[in-house]
Amino acid sequence: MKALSRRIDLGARLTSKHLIAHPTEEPIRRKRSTLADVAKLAGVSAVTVSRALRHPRMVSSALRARIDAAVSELAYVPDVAASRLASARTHAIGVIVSSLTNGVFADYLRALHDTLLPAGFQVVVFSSRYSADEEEKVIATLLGQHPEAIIIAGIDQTPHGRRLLERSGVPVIQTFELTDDPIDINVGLSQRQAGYAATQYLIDRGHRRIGYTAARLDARAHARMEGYNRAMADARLPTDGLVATTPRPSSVSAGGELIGAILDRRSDLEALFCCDDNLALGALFECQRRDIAVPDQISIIGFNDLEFAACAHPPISSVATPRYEMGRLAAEIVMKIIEIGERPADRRIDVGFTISERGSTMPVARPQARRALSE
Amino acid sequence: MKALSRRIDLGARLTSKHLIAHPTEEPIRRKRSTLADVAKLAGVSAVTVSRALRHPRMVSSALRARIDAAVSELAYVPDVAASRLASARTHAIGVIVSSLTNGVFADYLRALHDTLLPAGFQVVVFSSRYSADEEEKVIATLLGQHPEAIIIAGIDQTPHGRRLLERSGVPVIQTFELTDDPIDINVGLSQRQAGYAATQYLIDRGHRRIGYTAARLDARAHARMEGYNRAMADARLPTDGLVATTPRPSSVSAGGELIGAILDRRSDLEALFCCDDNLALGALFECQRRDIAVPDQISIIGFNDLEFAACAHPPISSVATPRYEMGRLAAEIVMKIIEIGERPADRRIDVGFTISERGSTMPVARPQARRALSE
DNA sequence: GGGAGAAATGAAAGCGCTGTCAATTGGCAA
DNA sequence: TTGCCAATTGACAGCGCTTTCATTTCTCCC
Repeated sequence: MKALSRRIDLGARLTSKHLIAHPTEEPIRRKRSTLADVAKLAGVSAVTVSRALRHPRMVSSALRARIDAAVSELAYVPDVAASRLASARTHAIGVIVSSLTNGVFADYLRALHDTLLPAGFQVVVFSSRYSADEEEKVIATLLGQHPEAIIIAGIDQTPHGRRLLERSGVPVIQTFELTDDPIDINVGLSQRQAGYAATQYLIDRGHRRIGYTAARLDARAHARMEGYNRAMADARLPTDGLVATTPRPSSVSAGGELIGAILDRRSDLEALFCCDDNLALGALFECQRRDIAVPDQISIIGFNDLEFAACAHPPISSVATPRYEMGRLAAEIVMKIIEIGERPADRRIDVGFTISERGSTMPVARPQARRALSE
Repeated sequence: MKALSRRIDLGARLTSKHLIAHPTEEPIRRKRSTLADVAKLAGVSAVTVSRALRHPRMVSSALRARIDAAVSELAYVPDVAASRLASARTHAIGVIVSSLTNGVFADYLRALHDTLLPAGFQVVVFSSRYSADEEEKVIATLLGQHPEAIIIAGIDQTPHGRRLLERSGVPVIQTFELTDDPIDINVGLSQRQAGYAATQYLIDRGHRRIGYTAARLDARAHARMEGYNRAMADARLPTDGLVATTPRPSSVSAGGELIGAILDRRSDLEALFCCDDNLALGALFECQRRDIAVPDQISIIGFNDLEFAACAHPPISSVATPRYEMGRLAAEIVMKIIEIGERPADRRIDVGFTISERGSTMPVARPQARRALSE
């Protein structure tokens, strides 16, 4: 029997010797050049250099060329700190997400960049790493940078964090979720409603023993689970032994383990709603390993409709959330407020969701295939 | 025949009416409170407040308590711009990666955060979005923030970008790849060598008709392809029709399309080296769709050993790169230089790589199963 | 109890840049 | 040629904070 995974060392190995240090030889940390340096080199005053850089048309083209040359010669880069202090504008939009590396935030961040960068804003991204405490710290750090607006994922800030945001005096957009009591403006969707819809979707297709798996129980995962519970209760379906969760971060392997845990208790599982697509992919692989046909024996639906869902085999059904749209909308609202002082008519904007129906769930028309009971 | 993917609208829809604007009613953008405000409220001088915040032990505990109360009362957050300007220290480490959302950078960024945050540094992350031009801009933007060191993924900066970095006067660590001519310090691995090793691994297992797929032809993908070409040439194996690439970003679906393109030309394909694991996963799904057994008919090996590789079905062999280690090492080097002025003995550190051998490739011992020729 | 030294606090300067307003130059109509 | 306006350019102050140095207050021991 061959090992599942065998590691073969090939490259050089990492050893502590790499860190043997020797006294620095060249502390030539030459001073960064400043506006004054450029001005001296170009033979003009500092103000003129500043203007040549900020408002080129206020400076004669001859001077501008001389200044550009000096800037290039000295590899001059303006100091944002000084600039911000003097001008009271930062052109920075603060963005806080739960994770920099979760695929869910990819489209959202891309939308923010796509919309804000061309308009001359800088996007300052921080990650709360799914921790309320860390989020609070990150909010403070971000405010220290005087962003002109803040776009934050989620609605579950700590009281202190919320207070900081309220007092910041800049527009705050809460995204991803929907709340009745936004700090300022709220652009999102009802995670609870989406969880309900996904579960109802499975119920509508004739399933009764519907499981739920979730990892990293953040507020959004909880809301989806509430939706699941409510849908099951509304349909008078029991959920005993059908739910498996873990506080660990979501991953494909966790998805396999979670469905495994349910199957070990409930071999009669008919359908599974996974709190996110990674879990769904893991569940699909686990079914393949156990020779359980998807969707004939078990239907699987994921959440977020990440890229891979559509091209898995079978393709995975998923609740699609308009993340790019949400990001674009948040960015546009922010720019409108900053630049023309116009605020949206509603403080609360529901971007909705859809269900992408694919091969991992049975279509409603098809007669129910029941999975043979294996002991 | 049922549609591969059917979308079902469920939530509220996004319409332009959301953006109907009305004049802002409350331009109460109240001034942010400053050190002076806190000082006045606490009945002390501004210097004392600054000290209470930066060096608490220099201030009597009674005063400290009063000041903390005032800080809290006013939701005061220090202005980093002013702080940086006055102190000439930013405690910021600039990090530039090719993509914020590619899983490859996840462990790396996590390592940087894990190592630098506890030491009191702020990690400022920028994405070059796989564009040399954008990287150049981002370098300038970053330098404007006066980071105390820069950690940048890749070695292929533009001449101007390189010049900016060289002139910045701060330590620069280039990561991921290895170069003979680092800007300052280089921590990485030979992508070319890794590509060679992966190909050689397949050759060693008796394969001859070995394909290669790659997406988004950045420098690292090129280096891996060079390794593939060299390994094939060394073994005197032809590569005609066995290579498929696309300039699009890497994705699971692209992985399926690329192996599909090869299979359409070369139905006798025996093994495939994918430039990254997403492509490998897509290739695996495409094989499943075409009823091609992995690894019995085609062996697949990926690159980077992302989380899902180990739990796919079959688990996907992959070239494992020590991304967390690389990030940690880069962060430690940076801190050593900044805090005690110690530089590593070598300017160039090879972190190596390994091959994680799994079920998607045939073990060397096993007799070769040849794929039946289907026209 | 007095004085030395330590601890706690404050005053003033200035980081690098930009906004405001003043000064200079050039062009052109009268 | 003169005067006036527009186009350029410069001087100066100050953004909010920290550093340095000076001053005040407190401790402690002879």
